[in-house]
Amino acid sequence: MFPPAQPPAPFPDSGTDYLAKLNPEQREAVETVDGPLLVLAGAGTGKTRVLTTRFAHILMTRRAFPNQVLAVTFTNKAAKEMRERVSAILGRPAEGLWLGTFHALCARMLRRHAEYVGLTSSFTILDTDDQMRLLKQVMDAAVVDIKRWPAQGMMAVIQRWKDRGLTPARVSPAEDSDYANNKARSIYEAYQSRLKALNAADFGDLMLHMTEILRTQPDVLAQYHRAFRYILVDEYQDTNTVQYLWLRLLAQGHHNICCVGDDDQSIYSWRGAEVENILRFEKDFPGARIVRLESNYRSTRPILAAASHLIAKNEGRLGKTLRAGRNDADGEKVRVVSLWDSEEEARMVGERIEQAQRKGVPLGQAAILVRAGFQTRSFEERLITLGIPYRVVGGQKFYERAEIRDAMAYMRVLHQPSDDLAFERIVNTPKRGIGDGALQQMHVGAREQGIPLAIAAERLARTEVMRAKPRAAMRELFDGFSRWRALMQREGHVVAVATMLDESGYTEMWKQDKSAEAPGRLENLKELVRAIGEFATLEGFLEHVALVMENDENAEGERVSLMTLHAAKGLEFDLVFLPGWEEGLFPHQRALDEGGTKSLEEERRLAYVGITRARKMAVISHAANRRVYGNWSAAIPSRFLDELPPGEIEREGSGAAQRGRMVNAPTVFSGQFPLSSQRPARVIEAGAWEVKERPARADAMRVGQRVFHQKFGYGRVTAVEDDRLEVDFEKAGQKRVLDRFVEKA
DNA sequence: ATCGTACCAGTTTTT
DNA sequence: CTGGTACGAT
Repeated sequence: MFPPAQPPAPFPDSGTDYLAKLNPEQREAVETVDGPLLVLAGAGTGKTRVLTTRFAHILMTRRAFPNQVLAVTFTNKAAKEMRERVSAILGRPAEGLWLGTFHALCARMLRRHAEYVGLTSSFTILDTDDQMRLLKQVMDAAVVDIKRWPAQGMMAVIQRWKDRGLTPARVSPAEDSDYANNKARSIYEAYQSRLKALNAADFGDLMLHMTEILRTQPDVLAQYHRAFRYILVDEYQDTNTVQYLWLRLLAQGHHNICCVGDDDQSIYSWRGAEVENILRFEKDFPGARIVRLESNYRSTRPILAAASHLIAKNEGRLGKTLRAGRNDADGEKVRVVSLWDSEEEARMVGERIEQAQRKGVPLGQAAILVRAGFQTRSFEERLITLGIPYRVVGGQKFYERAEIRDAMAYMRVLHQPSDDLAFERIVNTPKRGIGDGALQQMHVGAREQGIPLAIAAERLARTEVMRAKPRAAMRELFDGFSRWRALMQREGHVVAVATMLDESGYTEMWKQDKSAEAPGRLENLKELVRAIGEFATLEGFLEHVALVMENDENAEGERVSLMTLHAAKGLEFDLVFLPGWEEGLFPHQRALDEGGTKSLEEERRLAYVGITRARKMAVISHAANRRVYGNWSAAIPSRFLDELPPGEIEREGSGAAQRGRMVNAPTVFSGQFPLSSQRPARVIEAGAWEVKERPARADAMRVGQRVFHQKFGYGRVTAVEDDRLEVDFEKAGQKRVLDRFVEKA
């Protein structure tokens, strides 16, 4: 499995012209091959290019075989991109690499050494859903007041421990936080032993177990020291403590570790990332060199100035200055637009997108980046009325959808009948009349005999103990499974899965379902079956899905992108809209309440990430009134607006927003915001704005009218109430929509 | 076993 | 205003 330690084989082409494309600092980062190196790469400074070129350089100069380099990323997307780019430089497919996400690499290692942590090499990787159900069971058994101490909070505690590399044994009694009356540690312990009994690992375990093995098994560690001569790490600012420990252990061998990252783009502390890891790099790795990449090739000068000025307000950073690296770096000032309410904000953005479109900007080059998911809705509605195609990036992931998880559970049982959690998920899906009673019997049987749930169920189904109705249902299910397993032998896994989903009644369940989502779900299931075909075995597919499974929302066609700021990291667009810069929303109230300066600084980094996504134009906006949970509430402009360099931005205030200032003068605007006009104050009755002007529709909708809706397609009106319609859509089912979003068909 | 109602909470997300 | 969950009624 591991390569011999002989000199690497020669490469057909060992020219170094790939170096010529780099600027001096990038070149330094690539050529400083030996010893620890931290590459501080500002936004848009060619981080990925450096990382991939460095990888190729190591191979081209015959310092190592391809499989002697460990390259780690956070996302599968980044891993895939790196693989492709390394292949491009090498001029041939890069195979046999240790290149992947932290979790995928750990899973691969852990399959070899699973016995050290009480698992077998065929352990299953649980999704969040399974984790929660398991934890709830454990907490039930421990008699925890689940109302006072919700399982979700307990899960967060456990995950934080895992993020920090703490096995139950390593959690000190003092650490046994006051969650669940100091039962937290024992619950954690019980949860871990349940996982072990199920031969399962959750995502955190992949890192935790592997790190624990490297810590305690010197021979295993030595094995990897022999294997990896060079280590490359992407997005180092996002690493958590276990990931750091894991890297440090592996780097003890050759000390050739190169971490690339940007402390100013650290936005994931809430999921365990420790900015300190990157800030501490020189101490952690003695003799480390630091190279700064500061030439930005992405954005215009005003955009860079705005971003730099803002981020300079943060304490505790290593410090970089972005320079415009392009020749054509001059550009328009960053706009800051003040608006009356969130609807006007959506209208403004829509108009400017239309304008840009007329000027020839492709829609794929425009993006709306929001702080929180719910903000996308008003923009979606606006874009629909304008007929502008868009896509929402992120949101619910393909593999998180119920139908995909269900289908996956069927496959897991097919593959491994001992997968109790999967079995429990599907035993009564679709409804088979197996309720708590029957399930309880199975659990008891399984525990008493020490056998998997499915086996216990099968035995029970042959006895009189179980009632006739569930018994018949169970028999049918097990007959099915043995049939499908035989089918898998004969016809392959794709046919077997497709047949299983049909014969089990699962697809039928969704066909019967009249809800709006049902057709889409059936579509997703087809997509899933198609995806299985890309793998040689069901086992291979299951492993892939557990770790990967990107949502294949193939972005065909030019569309405006709508997403959260977090989801936008790493992307770039000509035209970027940054709406909702209001206190409480951005920075978010929760960040202000909970984390103090630290989390405020993280919000500021988020703002920095947002601005630096723009290549040519950034439009920041805030509204004086915003609808929150159905209620209108006043909002004051974000403090971040005051942290932008006045000379590099152009403020635009709409008349409506100025009225807003009058209405809410005492509280809403804190004076520093020069929205005021010289005109005399005009007092408008508070609440007046609630009466939305809306051109009366002469062609009012009637019940029975056939209509067309951009998003939901064709349907028939079933009820009319003012401007609200209830429509029975052919594909999407019953929906309530506003009349202006539909047209007569 | 399943359905309906009453309550509650409600950033950011990858693997 | 939503969606999800918990619990009680049928």
